[in-house]
Amino acid sequence: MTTTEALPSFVFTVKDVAHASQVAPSAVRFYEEQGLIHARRTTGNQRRFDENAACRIRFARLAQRVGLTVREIATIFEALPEEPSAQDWARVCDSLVAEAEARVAELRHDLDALQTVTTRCTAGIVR
Amino acid sequence: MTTTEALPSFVFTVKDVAHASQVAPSAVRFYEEQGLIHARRTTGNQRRFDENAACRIRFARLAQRVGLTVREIATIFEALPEEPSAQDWARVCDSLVAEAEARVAELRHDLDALQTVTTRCTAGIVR
DNA sequence: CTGGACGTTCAAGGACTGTTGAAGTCAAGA
DNA sequence: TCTTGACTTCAACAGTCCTTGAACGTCCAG
Repeated sequence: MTTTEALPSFVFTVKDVAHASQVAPSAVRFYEEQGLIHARRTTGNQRRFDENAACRIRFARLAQRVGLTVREIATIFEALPEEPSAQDWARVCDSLVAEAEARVAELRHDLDALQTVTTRCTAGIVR
Repeated sequence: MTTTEALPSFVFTVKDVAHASQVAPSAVRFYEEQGLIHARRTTGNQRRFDENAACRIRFARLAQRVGLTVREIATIFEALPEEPSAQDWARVCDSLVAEAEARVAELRHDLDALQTVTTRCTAGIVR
C-alpha cells in the first residue's frame, strides 16, 4: 500500500516552477513578490515552492487572458487553503469561469445598448 | 420627407468625443495616436471627429475589459468602412462577442485540463 | 574543496495604457 | 485689442507586468 505520507512539499526551485508553468524564472519571482504564490526559504535563503505554485501560475495566466489583473487573481487565491483539495480548485476554477462569463454577458449587454440606444451607433453626441 | 443629406460629419472636438465616450480628453488623443479613431484637422490644426469616434471608443473600452489590446481592437476596426451601417457595427459587435466567447471556451478547456491531467492540480512538476 | 550551475537582491529598462504639466496657438467675445 | 478658454505638441511621469544585467551567495558532484 502506498502510505499517505506527509509530503516534503516545499521542494521546488524557481527554475522547476518556471519550467512547469511555462514562464520565465523572473516571472516566478515577480509572482511571489505580488503574493500570487508563496515560498519558504532554505537556510541559504533560496526559495522553495510546493506543487501548487506552478498550478497557481498556470491558472493565473489563463485568468489574465480574460482580463483579470494579478491582484484580482491573488485575491481569488486567498480563498484557497494551504493544501487545496481537488474540490477547492474546482471551486476556484468555477468562479473564474463564472467571472469570465459575467464579463462576456456584460459585454453583450453593453454592446446591445450601444446599438439600440441609437440606431447605427450614432452615439448622439450632445455637444 | 427627411432628405438624406450629406452630414458635415467631422464636427466634434476632442472634448465632445471625450464627454460622449466617458473618457478623458487625453485618452481621446491617445486613441487617435494609436489609430483607434481618426480625425480630420481644421485649418487651425484642431482635431475634428465624426460620431463614429465616440462609438469606437465605447466599443473599445468594452473590448478591453475582456482582454483585447488597443492594437487588436484597432485591427478589428479596420474592417469597418468609413461610414459604417448598423449592420457593419452589428458584425463587428458579433465578432467581438465571438472572440470573447472563444476565450472563455479556451479558458474552460484549459482549466479542465489543469484539473484532469493530474488530480488535485498537482501539476506534476518533473524537476 | 573546488567549479559550475543555479540562486539572491537590486536597479534599470521596456511595452502598454494612459495622465499631467508646460509652453505655445487659435478663435471669439467684452 | 486684449483676455479667456479650448486646442496643440512634447516630455515626463504613473501603474501594471514583466525582463535584463550586475554583483554576489549557495549547493552539490566530483
